[in-house]
Amino acid sequence: MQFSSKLAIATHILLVIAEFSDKEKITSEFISSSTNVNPVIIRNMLLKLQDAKIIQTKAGVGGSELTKPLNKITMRDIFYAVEEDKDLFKFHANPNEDCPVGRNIHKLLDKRFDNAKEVMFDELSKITLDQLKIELDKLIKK
Amino acid sequence: MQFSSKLAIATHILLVIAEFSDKEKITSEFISSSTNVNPVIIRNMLLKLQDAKIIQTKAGVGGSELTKPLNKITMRDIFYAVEEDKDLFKFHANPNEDCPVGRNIHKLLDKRFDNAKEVMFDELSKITLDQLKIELDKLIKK
DNA sequence: TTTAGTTGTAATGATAAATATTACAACAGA
DNA sequence: TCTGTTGTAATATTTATCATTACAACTAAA
Repeated sequence: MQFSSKLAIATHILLVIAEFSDKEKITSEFISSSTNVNPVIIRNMLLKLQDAKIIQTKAGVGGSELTKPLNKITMRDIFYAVEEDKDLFKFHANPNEDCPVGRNIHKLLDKRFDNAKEVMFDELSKITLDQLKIELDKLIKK
Repeated sequence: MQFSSKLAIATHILLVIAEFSDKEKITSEFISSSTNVNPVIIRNMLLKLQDAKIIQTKAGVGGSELTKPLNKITMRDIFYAVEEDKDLFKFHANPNEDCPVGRNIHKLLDKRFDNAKEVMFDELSKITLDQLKIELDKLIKK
């Protein structure tokens, strides 16, 4: 009853790239050791982040870099890069069409669920990688 | 990567009670046939709705009724009655504490995830059973 | 006080989703 | 050509969700 860890992992990945890609080659192995997530999972996420044009990865030689300025990447972008755009809440599969409630439950709830989802993603869209990196750098310096 | 169907089912249950409890005895079997969800699952949800003082159920003889006026029951209340209060987004389990990013990823994201969750539940708190029943009755009359 | 129908509850099973693992071909540069 | 890496498939493991079976406890009515 909650979202997967993909958003947290993808954000972690991008912060590692933002923080270290000028000094080191950021391989899936490197990211795997920072996140403790299997390197194949990381590679699949790197592919999705590439599809979303958030990073580019050098095949063969290896290493990933950001393709956009940090303030142009929001957590909403990251979410949609790595997760599918499903509805926020699931429904029971076969409500009884012969019952007035069963027949109308989707009509009643669909738009309201969508709305709840929308305000949540609006919040996520206000968070940029930029803000996260500034806060991270403060935490590191202490 | 989404919420379970518990909220939709629980809302369905309460609407069935609101709509029919004056005319018929609302048993778990009755609700099961309207939702097409297993009666034991329904009974467990009825228990949680009882704990939350949203309904009362007659043991032995059977039948459930609402204990509050419809405009005092929000979808936020229903959610918390039947779902656990987990975080909205999961995290990867063991980020590397020796990496500056791994060490700080929770500090960076926890409050932001909580905030996104909060605005979503604020939206759910604006939806009352009352509103749903009025809309449902309109749909039924057509 | 027995009967019938229902709830409360445990235990187990089935299904689906998330994550991990193994394996290897394709690639790029040294 | 060698080395390290990515891209990708296939499979396995783990976890969560939902369904099912079973039955004791309860309540009212016969």
